[in-house]
Amino acid sequence: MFVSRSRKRSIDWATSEQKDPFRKKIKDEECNQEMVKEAMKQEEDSNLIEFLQPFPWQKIEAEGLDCDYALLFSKEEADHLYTKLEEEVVYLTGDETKVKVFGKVFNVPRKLATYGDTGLSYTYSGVSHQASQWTPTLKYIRDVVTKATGKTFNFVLINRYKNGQDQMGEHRDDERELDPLCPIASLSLGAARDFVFRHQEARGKRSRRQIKPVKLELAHGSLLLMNSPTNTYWYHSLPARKRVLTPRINLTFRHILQDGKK
DNA sequence: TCCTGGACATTTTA
DNA sequence: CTAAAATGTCCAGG
Repeated sequence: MFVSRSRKRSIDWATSEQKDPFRKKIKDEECNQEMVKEAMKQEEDSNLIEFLQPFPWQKIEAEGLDCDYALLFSKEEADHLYTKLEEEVVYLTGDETKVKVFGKVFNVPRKLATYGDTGLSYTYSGVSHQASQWTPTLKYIRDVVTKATGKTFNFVLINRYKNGQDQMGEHRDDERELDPLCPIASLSLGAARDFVFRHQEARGKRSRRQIKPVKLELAHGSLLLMNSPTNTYWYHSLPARKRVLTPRINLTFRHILQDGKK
């Protein structure tokens, strides 16, 4: 079990914009892009220093795999964010929730939503999703993730697993529109779930190599950073866990390249 | 033993 | 060549 305490952070966040200087700074972004770029850079630097010492990251490494894991939110904060997201997030319905695998169309065994900057869309397994506008809570979480990582994100894919029967099959996030140098930041809220990485060359009966899977548990309020080149060599999945009876909401923050279309 | 769930490999095209 | 799905087989543990 991973023991750590997340940093103390004011919990009266969403209600009062003035109390959070970072949110104020984000508002300025809409006025002056140049100034904001500077401000963000300085923000990143100061936050890097601020978080370097007290923030307890756990490094997860294997051949071609590079991840960082930390408890980003305390139990109380995570509970609150979970509740807010249950109120705010609108999940896709109908054809938007279908996926094409081995030529057949299926409904995904979970609920999906996509939020991000205006005009962004994300495509995988034959289905494209337009990003909805950031909600206040998603914006807040995005900014905390930025503070903690020093990276910026313009998109978030939300997966909601209603219980341990909902799952995600093995795959890589190897879409062209993803910025390969920006890590994918995966925030977990709700039920803890196992998460499994398997090396591409260790899959299948005739696999050439025997590389052990990397398994971890994603806790309530935790953040997992999947750094380059993890997604080049490793598949990941969220396997079914029948004994899990409560929901998990997963937010994967990404950086999507506008013009990097296929 | 029986039952369940987990770890895989397989599938061959809305 | 790949595949964000479901399904079947095998096996360990209770």
